[in-house]
Amino acid sequence: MSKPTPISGFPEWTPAQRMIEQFVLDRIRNTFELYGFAPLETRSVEPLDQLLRKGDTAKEVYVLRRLQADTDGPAGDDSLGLHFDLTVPFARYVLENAGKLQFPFRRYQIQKVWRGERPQEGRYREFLQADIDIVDRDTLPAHYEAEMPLVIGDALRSLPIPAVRIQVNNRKICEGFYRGIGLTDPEAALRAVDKLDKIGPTRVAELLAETAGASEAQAKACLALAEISAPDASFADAVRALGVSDPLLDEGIEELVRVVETAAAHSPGLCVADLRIARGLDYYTGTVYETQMVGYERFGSICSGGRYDNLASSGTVSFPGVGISIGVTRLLGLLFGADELSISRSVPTCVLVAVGSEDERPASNRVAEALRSRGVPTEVSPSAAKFGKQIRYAERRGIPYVWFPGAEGAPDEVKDIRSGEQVAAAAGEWTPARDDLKPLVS
RNA sequence: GUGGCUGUAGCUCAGUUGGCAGAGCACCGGGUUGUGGUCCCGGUUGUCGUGGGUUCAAUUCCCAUCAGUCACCCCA
Repeated sequence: MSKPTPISGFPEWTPAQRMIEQFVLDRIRNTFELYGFAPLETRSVEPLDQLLRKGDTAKEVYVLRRLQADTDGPAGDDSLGLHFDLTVPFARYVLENAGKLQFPFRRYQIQKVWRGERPQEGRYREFLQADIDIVDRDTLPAHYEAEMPLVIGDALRSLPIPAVRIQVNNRKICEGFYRGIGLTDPEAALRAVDKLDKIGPTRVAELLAETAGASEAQAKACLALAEISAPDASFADAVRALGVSDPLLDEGIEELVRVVETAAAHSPGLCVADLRIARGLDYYTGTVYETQMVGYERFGSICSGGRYDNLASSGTVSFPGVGISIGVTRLLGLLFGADELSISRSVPTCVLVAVGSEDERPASNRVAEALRSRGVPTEVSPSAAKFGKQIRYAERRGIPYVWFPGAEGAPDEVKDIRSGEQVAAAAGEWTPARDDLKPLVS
């Protein structure tokens, strides 16, 4: 039997890393619930035609197939694929359950998703997303577009990670502007402009000419728009100064002003209007978000989303929504790689109860039981080795306390192995320092 | 999916113009008749990513494959 090897793009963390991940998920979930989002989990698979309904994500989708499936039999319409985000399944769920839901409906969803892309650092084929969305029936008030960044700002600020900056744009601004200057292929123009950071204005101008059929003057105007960035409503003046007029453009400006001003009022410095942000997914129709960590811009976006008006609709009813999603696995992978996240111990254990001899193990077990009953994570030493070795067992794992049951009626003692301080203690009363009860993530 | 770079001990890396596989750290044992961390002494790390090929002989050369990473594509 040969040694098992990793599978490309399917990361597996160490227990210490998993504890960090669970810590992060707890904090995110807590923030989502603080804002009143209800929990939801959807199945891992969707009918293939649902998944492929939007965009050319086809090549990324993993298809589900039974090993013994009859390859000649009917497969077509009912074949299943693993979902590649949480928005499309959510839209499907809303349509399917509209009758049982109250609108506006706010939900969060933290689940694995799968994409068949070539992996590299911070990019995986199986990864966790933490997603919030709000959908309403027929119309969705614009103020929800301003609420999204506030939730995310609180969630990410509750984590021991670098500060974040949410970059916001509005598709209506781009599309209205492009229409206003006479460009016919706004999608192509968006894709070109999105590369501004990576390839610079000269190449973007060339790309605009090649792929979007832009004239020199049109390309110049697109670049001028894309270069606008401001932490407040002043971006609107800069856009108007470009002298393009279009009703959709005005609508977009109005909506983006509202997002930026709301963010500035509640959370100064969190959001910036950045008119180069485009987002790949084509179902976004209004506000779009991307999120960078300050000082770690090279990591790219760790959280993104936007408003979609047409994702969930059947017949005459439609459910416009807005959502945003934290790339938890990406975030962790990048920060692990940069050695920017650590935890104080590799196990949950707070106290190791020493065992004097195997005859005395029952006494140690009773101590552990008493501590656990009061919420102190406790394990009993694996063997009655020399105390030095038992202490080392704890030290290797970062367990802060070792408990020595008193022999022959003597009081028990507990030792903080970091300071070496050892004091008499009773298992029914002693409590560890607050910070020591659980592993500390930093 | 396309192309480039990389793969030797748990970790960081040497090395072999093809001839029995190394260092530091970590780990284990002892010095220390049971309270660790310092120090001293000793020990083990290993299908040299995997599978083929060439060769008397391959960790070394060749091919394939897997994994990691970078760029493209796309995106969390």
